[in-house]
Amino acid sequence: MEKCESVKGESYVPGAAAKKQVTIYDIADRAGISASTVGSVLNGSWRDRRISEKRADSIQRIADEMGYAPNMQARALRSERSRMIGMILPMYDNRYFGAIAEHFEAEVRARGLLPMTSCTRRDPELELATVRQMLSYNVDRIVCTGATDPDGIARICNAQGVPTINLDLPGTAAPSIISDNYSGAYKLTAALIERACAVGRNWKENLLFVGGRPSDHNTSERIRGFRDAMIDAGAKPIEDNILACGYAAAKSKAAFSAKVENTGRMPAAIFVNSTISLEGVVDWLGQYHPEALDTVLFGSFDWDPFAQYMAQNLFSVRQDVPAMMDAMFRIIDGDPPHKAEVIQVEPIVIPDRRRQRSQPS
Amino acid sequence: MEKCESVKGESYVPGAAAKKQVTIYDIADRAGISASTVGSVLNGSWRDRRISEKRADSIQRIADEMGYAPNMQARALRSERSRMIGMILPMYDNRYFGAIAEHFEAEVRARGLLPMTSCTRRDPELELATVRQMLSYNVDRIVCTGATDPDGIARICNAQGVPTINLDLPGTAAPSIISDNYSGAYKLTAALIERACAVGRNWKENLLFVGGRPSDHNTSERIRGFRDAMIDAGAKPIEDNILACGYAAAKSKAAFSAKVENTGRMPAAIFVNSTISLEGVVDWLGQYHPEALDTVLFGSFDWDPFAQYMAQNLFSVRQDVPAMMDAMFRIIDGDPPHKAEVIQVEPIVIPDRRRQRSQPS
DNA sequence: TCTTGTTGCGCAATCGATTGTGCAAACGCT
DNA sequence: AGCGTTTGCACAATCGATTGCGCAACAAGA
Repeated sequence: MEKCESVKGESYVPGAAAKKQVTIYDIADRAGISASTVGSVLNGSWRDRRISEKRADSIQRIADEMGYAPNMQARALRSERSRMIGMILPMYDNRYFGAIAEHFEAEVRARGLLPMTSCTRRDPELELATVRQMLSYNVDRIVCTGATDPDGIARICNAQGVPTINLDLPGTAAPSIISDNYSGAYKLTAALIERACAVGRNWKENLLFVGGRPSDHNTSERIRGFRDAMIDAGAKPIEDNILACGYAAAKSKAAFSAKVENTGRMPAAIFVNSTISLEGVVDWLGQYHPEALDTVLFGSFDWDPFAQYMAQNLFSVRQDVPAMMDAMFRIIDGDPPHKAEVIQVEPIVIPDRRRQRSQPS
Repeated sequence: MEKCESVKGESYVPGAAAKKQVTIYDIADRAGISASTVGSVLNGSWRDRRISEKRADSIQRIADEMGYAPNMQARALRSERSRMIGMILPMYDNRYFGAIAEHFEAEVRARGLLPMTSCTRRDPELELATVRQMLSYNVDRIVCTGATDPDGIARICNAQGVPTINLDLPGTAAPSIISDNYSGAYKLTAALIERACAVGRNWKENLLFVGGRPSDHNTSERIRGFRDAMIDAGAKPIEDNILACGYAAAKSKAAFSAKVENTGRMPAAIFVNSTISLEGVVDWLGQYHPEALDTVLFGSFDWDPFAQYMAQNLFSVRQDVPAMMDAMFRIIDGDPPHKAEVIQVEPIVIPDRRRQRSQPS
C-alpha cells in the first residue's frame, strides 16, 4: 500500500478526491467544545467573548495540528467584510503601472488582506464591469488607478458602502493621489530647452508634445506645464505642435510620423507624454530615421530603465510610486470618512545619460 | 429636498449609509414566488428545474429593474465553486510577465470568471503563503507562473481538489506550458555568432552568458542551447564565461562588472538570460562604458520594446505569450483530469535593428 | 444565607445563495 | 371516470463562519 506523505498538516494522496477543508466544527468535535468557541478563538475575538487563555491555547494547537484554514467565503458572507481590496489599473505591461501593482500588493498583504488587481485597458465599460464584479465579491475597498470615470465608479461603490480611492487620475467623489503633473512637465520642458540651447538647436518652433488624452486631467496639466515653460523661456507655444492623440503606441507613432512627414523636418526636441507613447515614437524613428535617435532630444513623462540607460538624449520624469503608495495607505489606514481631497506627489526629474556619464568611474 | 439620481438601477445618495444589496429574497417577495425559483432563474439553472419561460422572463425583468447582482460569497459557500482563478507570477514590472498577466486576465474574464493575480517575487515562502490564501478563498484553479517549487504547490492544491497548471517553469505534478528554451537559446546564440563573424569579431573566447538561476529548468536549458550552438560553430564553451548569478538586475550588474574588470576587456557578445538581467548590464555599461552599448553584441532571452528599438546590436528571443496562453486555456477548457505533460511553445527570434533598417521606407 | 457580579462558554439565528425532494395541478390515455 | 405522467414550482436543509443572548458555576459582599 502507498503511504500518505504528511507535509505540514496536509497529506497528499496522488489522484485523491477533494478532501474537505477542516472546519471549526471538526475542531469542536475533536476538542469536545462548541463551534462558536472555536470560531472566536481562531478569529481572534476570544478575549471579547471571555474565553480563557488556557482554552484558547489548546484550541489553537489542535487547529494547527489539523491544518485549519478559515473558509473566507463563509466568513465574508456572515461578517460582510471580505478582507479583499480591489484595484483596477489601465495595464500591467508598462513599468509605471507594473510598479504600482507590485507596491500595492505588498502593502495590502502586509496588512493581512488579499489584493485583487485587474487591468481594464482604459476602457470605461470594462472598468465599470470589473468594479461591479469586484463588488459582487464584496471587496472592502476599491482603488481606481488611471480610471476614465472615477466619479462614476465612486458613485456605484458608495451606493453599496464601499469606499474608493483614486490613484494617478483625480476625481471629485473620493480622495485622490496623483503626481504633480504641472510641476513635472514644467521642469521636464525647461530641462529640454536648456539642453537644446546648450547644444545650439533652434527649439522655439521645433518642440513637439506627443501622446495623451486632452480630456484627462494629467494630460491637460502636463500641456499647461509644457506651455508655461516655453513661455517663460521666451517662446510662444504652437498649438499644431501639441499632438495629444491618445496614449497607445500605435496612435503616437501615426501622429508623430505624419507630423514629421508633413513638415518635412525632424523636431529638435520631443516631450512624450508616457512611455507608452514613447514606444511608438522610437519604434518609428528606429525603423526610418535611426540616426535621429541619437540627435533628437527626448523628454519622457514616465520612466523606463531601457529607455533611460540606452538613449543618449533622454530626460525622464519618474513618478514617485513609493511616495504615492505611502500617501494612499495613510488614507486607507486612517479612519473614514475621508475628504475628497487631491494629494499631489512631486515626481522626480531624471537627467539624460550624457550628464551621468561625466561622473568618474 | 435633494433628488436621488438614478443611474442604471442604483441610486446615489451623497453620504448615504451602505444600502444592502438586492437579494433573491427581495425579488421573491416582490414577485410573490419562492426564492429558490428566483435563484434558479438568475443562475441559469431554471431549465433543469422546469421553470416556465414566462416565469423566467418576468423574474429576469424584475431583477434587472431592482439592480440585482449575486452575492458571490454566498454562491461560492454553497456551491463550493468560487468562479475565481488564481495566478501567481514573479513580478509585474517586466514586459514578459506583464503581458502574461494581461492576457490571462482577458481570457479569464472572457469565460465569465474572476482573475486573481498576485506577484510573489520568486520567494518560495511567499509563493506558498499566497497559494494558501487563495485556497482560503476557494479559487477553482491556480496557475503557477515561474514558480520556484511548482510541485510543492501542486501537492497542497491537490489535497484540496484544486487543479494547477504551470506556466513558464515546468513541474511534474501538473501540466506545464513553457517556451522551448533550448531551441530559442540555440538560435539566439547562433545569430550572435553569425553577426560576430560578419563584423569580424573574435567571439570564441569572448562570448558571455549572464543571468538566471542554474537550478531552474529554463536557465539550464538555455545554457545547454548556448553551449551546443558554440560547439556547432566550432568553439569550446568556457565555463568561466557563464555567469548564472540570479535574475535580479543588481546581481547581473555586479557579476558582469566584476567579470569585465577582472579580465580587463569587454566581451564581443553577451547572451543575457532575461530583460531583468539585461537591465543590470546596460545600466553598468551606460554608466561606465557607454560606447560599448553600440559595439558589443547583445542577445536577450526576453523582449523589451525600448531595448529592441534603441539598441543597435540587440537580438532578442520573444516568448510567444499569446500562443502559450492558447495552449494553457485549451487545457483549462478541456475536461480534467489532465496529464502532467510539458508543452513547449516555440519562441520568436527577433534580429537586431541593423537588419530591419535595411527595409525600404 | 441571600443577593449581586463575574467568568466561561454554549445555543441558535443569521448571512445569501444552491439543491434534493415533494407535491399539487394539468394533461394524456384508455 | 380512473390512472399514470409530466409540468411547474415550493420547502427546507445546507455550506462555514459570526454574533447576540442566555445560563450555569463560582466568587464576593452584606
